[in-house]
Amino acid sequence: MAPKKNDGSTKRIMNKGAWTAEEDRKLAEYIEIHGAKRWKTVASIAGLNRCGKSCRLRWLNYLRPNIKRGNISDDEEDLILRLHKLLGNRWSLIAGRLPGRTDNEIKNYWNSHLSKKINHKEKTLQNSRAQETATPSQKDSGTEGDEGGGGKESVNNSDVNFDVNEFFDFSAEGSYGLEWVNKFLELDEDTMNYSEKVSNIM
DNA sequence: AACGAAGTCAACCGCTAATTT
DNA sequence: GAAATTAGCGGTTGACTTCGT
Repeated sequence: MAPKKNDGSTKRIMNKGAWTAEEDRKLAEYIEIHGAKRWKTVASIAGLNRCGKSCRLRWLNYLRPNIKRGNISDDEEDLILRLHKLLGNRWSLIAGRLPGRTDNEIKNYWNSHLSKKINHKEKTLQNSRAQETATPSQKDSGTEGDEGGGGKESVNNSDVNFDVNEFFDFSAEGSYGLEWVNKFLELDEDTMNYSEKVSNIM
């Protein structure tokens, strides 16, 4: 990327760290009037000594209307697990399918809760597999599933590659409903591979 | 009760992609 | 078409809380 220009020779010291109620109020007020865009100017005009990025993050993760906080339900958890299996660490995409949830929240939830659960699950699975090694089972090429575990990317783990973006058609607004998820989950009956899923859903 | 370890989560950072000038 | 600016993403950090000893 182009080297960042530091406009103005005098470097302003920006506020960092936790937001105060007063800052929240200013930001929310400003956005209500002017909308959520041009974050750099939001920060200065709203009288917030914060960088635009920080304002954006605060708005998206906490101040935005219809944000759900905490209490991730079992259904949501299940959905996150499945979507992560499918998409990997694409938190914003996953969040986009969970109304009211933010990418940051899901990422945190994954890192603190789910990744451990999965590790544990994998370990027990490995143990049971180890005991079964006596039986020369069918080749386990595609079976990994690799619940995302520690592994960075699980998107391409399967034998089938497909364009996730195309699959989800992210350009389509209003697809936040969960119908597509239900379709997907219905189809997620183990052996069916992704290309089959795609053609079924399309 | 005190203290250290582990867990949680809000916020920051560095980067790329997209958009504007 | 190039440069500058803005938006957005995922990874990481660090302050705070909870738990175990």
